[in-house]
Amino acid sequence: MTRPTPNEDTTEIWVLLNLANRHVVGRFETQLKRAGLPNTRWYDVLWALERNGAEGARQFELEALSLFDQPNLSRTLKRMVDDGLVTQCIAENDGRGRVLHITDAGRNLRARMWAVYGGLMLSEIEAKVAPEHVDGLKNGLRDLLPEDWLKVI
Amino acid sequence: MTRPTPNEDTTEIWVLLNLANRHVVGRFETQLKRAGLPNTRWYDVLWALERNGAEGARQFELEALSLFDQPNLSRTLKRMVDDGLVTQCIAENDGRGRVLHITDAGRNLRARMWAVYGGLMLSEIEAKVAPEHVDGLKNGLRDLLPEDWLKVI
DNA sequence: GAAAACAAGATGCATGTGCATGTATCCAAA
DNA sequence: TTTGGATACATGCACATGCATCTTGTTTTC
Repeated sequence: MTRPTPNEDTTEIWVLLNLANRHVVGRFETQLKRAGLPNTRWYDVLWALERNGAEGARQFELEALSLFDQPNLSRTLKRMVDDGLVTQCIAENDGRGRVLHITDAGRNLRARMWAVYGGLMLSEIEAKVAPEHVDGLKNGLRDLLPEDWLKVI
Repeated sequence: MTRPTPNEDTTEIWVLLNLANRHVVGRFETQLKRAGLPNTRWYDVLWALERNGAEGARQFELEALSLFDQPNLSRTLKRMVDDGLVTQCIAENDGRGRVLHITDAGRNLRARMWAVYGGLMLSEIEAKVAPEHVDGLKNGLRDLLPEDWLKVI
């Protein structure tokens, strides 16, 4: 072996973090696809825009919350605009940027997705995590994130 | 809103699980790439094979532990064989399957990866998760997985 | 007020991934 | 011993992703 030697707990956390994320996300994606709906990333974008209402949001604001990197978010938004879920208007005080708004079709789709998405949150998370583990899980995950990411939540 | 209504904790866990996984995995991949090394998935395969030693392992055995689905693992192993890190021999008692063994070059690469990988486990996980959150985090993540996945760990 | 530095987004390209399906081998029951 | 089904692994294809880079517009600094 070489120099760094993380302890048992650390390796276990690393392995479990990977497996748990893959498993849970996989369940979500499968069920959404099975219902003929877009994936969880799209949901996140739609929900973020719906919450912002008439104000809308800039692309770089969404980027912070979403799991997309910038080029990927750019392309995803283009697809969503093509599908009529989102509109892009040129930002008033910044000619480079665009303000994004959700459309009625977008709100409609999000609501239909929520029936599946929310149900999965109940069945895959709320029903499974033992009450006495909830705080440790939340705080432990929080510990892994850098400070500036936590402001967003 | 529609019918299912998960509570605050549930949504927080879901969001944090996604963000934490993305952030931590991202750090690992970036640092490995920066060092000119393959990604974490390759490490997992190499390590699994190294542990199995002379016995080697079948592909479907690796599949259970790894984050690959079957076709993806198949292709990855092909690349690893091409790179001389792994060998494939026809299984004695099963003409369909192949037994996989790690080569010296593979062991060598894994050791070099460990210098980065292990260091990241220390800096990104061990140094960050507060001791009082460790058990809750482990158990909470465990709760999210189906029983048969837990045998593997 | 012009030029350098910077920020918001878009795009090209190589690679990874998921899904459906294909091929070969094995097993089990008639 | 043949045949229907299951299992191990491979492959084709469409699509997503990451990374580097480009374009356009906005500050900053002298």
